[in-house]
Amino acid sequence: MDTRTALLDAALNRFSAFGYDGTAVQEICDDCGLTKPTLYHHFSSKRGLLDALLAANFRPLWPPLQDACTYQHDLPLSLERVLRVFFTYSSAHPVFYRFQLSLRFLPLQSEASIAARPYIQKQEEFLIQLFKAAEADHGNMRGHSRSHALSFLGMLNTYITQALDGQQTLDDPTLFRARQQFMYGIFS
Amino acid sequence: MDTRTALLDAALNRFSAFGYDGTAVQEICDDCGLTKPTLYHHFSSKRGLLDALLAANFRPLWPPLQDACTYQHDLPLSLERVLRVFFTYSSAHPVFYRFQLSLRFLPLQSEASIAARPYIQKQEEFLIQLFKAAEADHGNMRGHSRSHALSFLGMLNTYITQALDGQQTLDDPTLFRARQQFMYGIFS
DNA sequence: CTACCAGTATACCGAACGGTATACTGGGCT
DNA sequence: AGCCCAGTATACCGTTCGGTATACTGGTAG
Repeated sequence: MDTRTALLDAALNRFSAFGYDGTAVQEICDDCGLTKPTLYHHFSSKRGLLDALLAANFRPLWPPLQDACTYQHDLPLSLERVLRVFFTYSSAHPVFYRFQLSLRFLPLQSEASIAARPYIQKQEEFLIQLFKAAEADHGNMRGHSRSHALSFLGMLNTYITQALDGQQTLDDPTLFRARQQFMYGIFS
Repeated sequence: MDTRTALLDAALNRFSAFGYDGTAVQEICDDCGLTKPTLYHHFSSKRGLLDALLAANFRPLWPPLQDACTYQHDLPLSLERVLRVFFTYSSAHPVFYRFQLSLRFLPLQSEASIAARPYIQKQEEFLIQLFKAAEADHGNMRGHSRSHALSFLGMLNTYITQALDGQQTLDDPTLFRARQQFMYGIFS
């Protein structure tokens, strides 16, 4: 594994376990057997390291998420596909997903929150776009696309959080139960 | 306002805006026009300040929550009462509620997460106790009391988060919609 | 008046922080 | 061989961190 990847990997583990502010760059370097100037050779700053970490780990999420959020006049199908994307992604990258979840609820003015905001908003906007497109076929949803998108994301993350804690499996029955629960809440 | 209260108040605002690790005790003192030895006279340490903050702000939540979680063979009524407790509490203490929400998703080994764990777990245990008691009347829920409690808390916090961001009002229609959505998810 | 004590301030501590100036090293190019 | 340059290390910077030894103050009890 090359140096840059080793640093990103160590940073992810440290940030995930102790938080961004709770981690010293020295500790990340120690984990790799490297020194600080090496880290600062590859990344411009601690913030730059976080930026690179977020960009690298979110990248594989975007294509399948964009695909799943393309509305094809079948909202239940779209929600199933979105759930599958998130279930698959969080299972493949559990450590990063937990870190990303923590960033969602960070104080708004903290450095890590500011760095993560574009990535969090991008997720939300894909979902909002889906619900907005679905308004054409479901008139009663009009004007609530943002609210529905955030509720769906919230419910989805509730399931994933429990799965990350080992109290839930992200299999197909769970997926359909989650979708059904959400659809009931909307159409009733 | 006495010194101790002023420090707790300033700490809440700082912690809520910048996070526990992102806040220096010096800044809290500056906000009050006091100096560090004064803070350390009232609180044994930065961690002790956080402990006192959590104890003081959570205190008014416990009695009504305990009351609402006392099962009386009417689960929908209990859920309504729990929702009302959380809606009322989060509306009355919006800054603290947002801070408390951030603590929920903090890295598990961070100091603030460890300090907050008992209070987070206490909330969960009240809910678990309610769902466990309800199992007697709803056999199909048996063995899922913990999962249902965490899902309910997650959904509830999704609504409150949106309300704290000004995108949702925590009125009675919202409350009944939230309850209905959750009940559908359980009994179907 | 005096003795005391909770509460506050001045001045300071060692440690750790993010970040850097500089020198070294080893593989590829001419 | 001689050169170059990306990548790494040694040693260090100024700043800020959480925390404290000590002294002062103003009100209260004897």
